[in-house]
Amino acid sequence: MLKEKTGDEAPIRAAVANEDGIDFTLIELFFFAYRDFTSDPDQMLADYGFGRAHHRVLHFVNRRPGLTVAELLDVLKITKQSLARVLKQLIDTGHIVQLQGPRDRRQRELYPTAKGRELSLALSRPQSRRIQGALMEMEDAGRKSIEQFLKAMVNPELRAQIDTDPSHGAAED
Amino acid sequence: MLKEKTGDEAPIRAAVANEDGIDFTLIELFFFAYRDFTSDPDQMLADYGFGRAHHRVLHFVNRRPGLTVAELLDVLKITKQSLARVLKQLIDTGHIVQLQGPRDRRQRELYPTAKGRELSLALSRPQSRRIQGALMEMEDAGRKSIEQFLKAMVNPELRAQIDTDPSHGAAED
DNA sequence: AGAATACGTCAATAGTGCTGACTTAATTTG
DNA sequence: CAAATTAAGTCAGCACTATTGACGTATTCT
Repeated sequence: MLKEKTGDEAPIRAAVANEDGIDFTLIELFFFAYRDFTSDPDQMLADYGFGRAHHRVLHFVNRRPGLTVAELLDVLKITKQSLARVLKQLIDTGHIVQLQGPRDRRQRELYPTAKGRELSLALSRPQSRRIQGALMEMEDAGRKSIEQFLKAMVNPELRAQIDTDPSHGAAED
Repeated sequence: MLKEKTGDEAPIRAAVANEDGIDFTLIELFFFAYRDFTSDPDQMLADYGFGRAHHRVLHFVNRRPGLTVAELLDVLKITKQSLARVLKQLIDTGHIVQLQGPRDRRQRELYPTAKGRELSLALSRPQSRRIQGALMEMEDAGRKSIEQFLKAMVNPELRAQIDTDPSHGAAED
């Protein structure tokens, strides 16, 4: 036995199918759908020297103006250090401004500028167009079903936090 | 004027809403849904020292055994160099084997081993469970609507290639 | 024979994310 | 009030995925 790799290295020639009780079709479609969903803004962002992370920060700051840094970290589920570079760039380029928290002066409330608002809208426009187009191609179901499905895909603990409505307490008081 | 940053830096205090003609709600939900959708396999992959890219390669090799390297690159829409490390690791760990193409000996047909098949199934199991759960939470629509929606989210040029059915010509001839 | 193709590989770079450690300022607690 | 905690910022180092460009080798096509 010359360096046999012990394990069974025989090639399996049969394709896995949905028969294994696993919905490979939807798993695969979800991958393709999300990739193409993000491709339009990704291309635009490249012109600014930004990446997808900038889009996400910009999105949530526009959705919930007055968010604190800690709240933003909690929504994105990333670390302070990961956010730092991206947020700094968005502030330096005048897309986002920080205001000292009125109640707690340690906090920094994040707000979009007009420039930041515009970019956020521009990035979201092709995504929304894609969604509208996809909704129209469905036969039986409507927008509400998709909203229900996507929300149900999110971890249960987080569903309250992301509630469909834009008034989250961060902006209004 | 002491270092005024010229631009209008006034904070915008109003949240963007879906009224701007943009469906921010679904855009946001799609982000959260995909993040959580990938979180389960991501955690498992960490035990192997693998990342999400390994999962994707493993998935398509299991879905379309006999795929050539070029075909895989075309499906994933990444570069040869990006694939190289990931594929090499999967081969070195005995999850995937390469067979010389029967017609064109320059080609390398990719097949999963039993080990690779098992890992692929294990990674997909929690994802499929999540999807099944989400489908059940919908009121009016069914699985077919979601498949239609997701497929419609994909760039039109690519829809043929990813056709729902697992027999893609790569495996069968 | 020469061009084109399929694959592999080397090197450098970018973007996003992580951990750990440490500082500053402000608030809370005892 | 002093001490502990909290919010935010920062420095350093590392991992993963992906990029571009260049080059080598084997094979097939013209």
